[in-house]
Amino acid sequence: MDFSLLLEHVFKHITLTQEEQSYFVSLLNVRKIKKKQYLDQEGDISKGPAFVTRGIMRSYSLDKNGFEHVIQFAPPGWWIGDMYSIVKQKPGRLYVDAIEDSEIVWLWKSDLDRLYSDIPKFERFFRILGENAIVAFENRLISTLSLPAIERYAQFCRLYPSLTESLPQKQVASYIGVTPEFLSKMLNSPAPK
Amino acid sequence: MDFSLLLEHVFKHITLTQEEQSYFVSLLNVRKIKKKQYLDQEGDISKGPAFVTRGIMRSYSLDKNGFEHVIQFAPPGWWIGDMYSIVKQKPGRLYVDAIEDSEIVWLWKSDLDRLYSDIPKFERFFRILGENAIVAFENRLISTLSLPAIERYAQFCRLYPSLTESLPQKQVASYIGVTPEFLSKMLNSPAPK
DNA sequence: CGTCTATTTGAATGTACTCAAAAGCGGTGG
DNA sequence: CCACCGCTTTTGAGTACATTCAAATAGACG
Repeated sequence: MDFSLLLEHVFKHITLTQEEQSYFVSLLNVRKIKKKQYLDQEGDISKGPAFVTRGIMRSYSLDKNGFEHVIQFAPPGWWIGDMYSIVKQKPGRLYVDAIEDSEIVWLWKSDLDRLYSDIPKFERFFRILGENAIVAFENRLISTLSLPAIERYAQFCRLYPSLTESLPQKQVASYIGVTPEFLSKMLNSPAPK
Repeated sequence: MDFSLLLEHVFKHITLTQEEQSYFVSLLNVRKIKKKQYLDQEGDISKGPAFVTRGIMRSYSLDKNGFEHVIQFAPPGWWIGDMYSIVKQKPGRLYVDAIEDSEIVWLWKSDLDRLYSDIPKFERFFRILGENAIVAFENRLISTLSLPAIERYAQFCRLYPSLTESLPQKQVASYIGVTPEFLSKMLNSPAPK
């Protein structure tokens, strides 16, 4: 098991003794998820938060017409999950699946709670993660409410250049909130690159 | 100064000794804000997070066409601010103003950081607040991406019945992401009450 | 009252969607 | 290695939801 990406990420915000680090690592679980396989489905109670170490994961909701709406993409180094379900330990509204063969490191919610009590520094760590997530959501909401589709697309490309390359357009369309047909037309008609 | 609403709110998530409570209270600042007055404007560096004790506050962004897009309403008992600016201490993108004469309790970002170090329980408190904020943003994003305007309105009414009553329709329209004219038509034409 | 802002209403317009069908692309098995 | 199958992308025509602009009406506040 190679937890170096996650540990590196943790050390950016807090420092741990060797002992604390071992304890933290002992709570980690690893799982490989093949393309198109689910980590969570709607109605599941999420086991806990997941940190992507390989591949690309994604969370999305399904509307009553059967359309997918991407809430988040998670390349390596990012966390993913249905926050509602994780926090409240109730059935969630999101699907979480792998866009490419992926590998995640995850913790049980109960272990996470234990971790908070045993090593309060992790309260800080996840407090900071939460702050960053809120900032990201705030930005996305601003874009969604105030920019036309083509600028939302431009912003997506600026923000996630690597994803823009590696994702099917269909997924990007779902993220920025348009149909795949419309995104295709946008990209091909006005300024044909 | 009456901090009871805020303290009550804090005690829902953590317990404090008398001494800790006094220290916390010593960091608090109070400010009255009259209707239409600003707490923060775009480009300001936010002093720190604000907790509403009276009135209704709101945060919004301004797009290049001069239209407002409400990010959040904050009646008493809610926190408000430009999270990006608070966390990074850089110029923000949001305006924060009072919809009605209001009163807030706020902390300097620097005092908040001190508080985290001096009383780590506050790491937990704000970690939990952050979790809840993320859940709220996740829900709003799902609605924005997957529901038609009329259902976003219905959901708003369900979620904030008290606000639906007390806010000008214009504000609600801005929150759900439609023009005031369109909201008016929606409400008057199909099912006339 | 009078002014300023919010709401309503209408007509014209535009952005994005639906449905349908063709073309492209990638992976898989023979 | 090629052929086929399924999925993604493209393209087009018709449509719908929501906006813009304009003007009239109604409310709120001093």
